[in-house]
Amino acid sequence: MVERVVDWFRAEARDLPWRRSDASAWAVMVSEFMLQQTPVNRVLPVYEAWLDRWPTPAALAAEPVSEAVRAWGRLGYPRRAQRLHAAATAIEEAFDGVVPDAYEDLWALPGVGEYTAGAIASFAYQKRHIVLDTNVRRVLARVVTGTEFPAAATTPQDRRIATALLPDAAPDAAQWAAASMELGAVVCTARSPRCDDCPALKLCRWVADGKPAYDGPPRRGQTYEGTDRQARGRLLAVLRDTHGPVPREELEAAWTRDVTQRERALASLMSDGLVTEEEGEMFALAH
DNA sequence: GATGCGTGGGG
DNA sequence: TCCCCAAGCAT
Repeated sequence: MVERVVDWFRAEARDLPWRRSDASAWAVMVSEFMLQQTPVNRVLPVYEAWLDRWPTPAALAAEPVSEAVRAWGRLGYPRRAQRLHAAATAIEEAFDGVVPDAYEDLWALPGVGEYTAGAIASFAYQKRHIVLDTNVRRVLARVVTGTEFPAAATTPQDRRIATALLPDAAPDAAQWAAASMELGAVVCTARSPRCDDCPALKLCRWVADGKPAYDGPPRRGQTYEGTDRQARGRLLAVLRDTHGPVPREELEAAWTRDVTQRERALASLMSDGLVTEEEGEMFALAH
């Protein structure tokens, strides 16, 4: 399976900027943060602008976190921008400005978890790690386990399967990580997989079993309209698009349907360190 | 382990 | 239209 998928990848891989040979480890790291829950096509323009402005961790660390949150724009989950800034600061202080290559060092950085640590070590440094994102877990669920969808979160079984498949040579392992993710992203997709184009079609257990319908626990839907999350987004958008502090009334105008909810959202944004209150009932992105 | 956390595109 | 979901992390 590994060889077939890697061969397919060599022929069909999308030309993405963070995959080019001149992409720095920092560039890979920036892409990984942005791609956490945001699609590639929306990441691309922000990624380019970000690296143009902050080509190194030191460059980002030298500016206030508010600038990072502003530059993040509408990618969503702005705490990722905050964590990327914090990670850049940690890299500057603890690693002399060089993105670490050790998995444990990476995992210890703000905003870097199991997946992202493996991804950076693998893609930036060609090291040998299992890299389990939603794409890879779906590919393994179908091809190996024979189920349409993986579990909600990474399981010990996922890790066992991925470890068993991992090529011995580090460069091969890194290539396989990229290839298996790509397969899940463009062929073995969640909604309507393009099995006719799949290099693993002949060894896919899910296909061999007749593509049985998913019968696991209901997958968590994300409600959004009218949630605190949406309220937070509206409030933060006002601060992002304004340079300098904003009077409370202007912020309040961004969410009028539920005052209690608005106040809760504002309090949580301040609690998260994304927003600060300044003198005279004025609010701004936290520095 | 379940929940909260943004936003917008595509089927 | 509405619903699903997109390279997760922290708590």
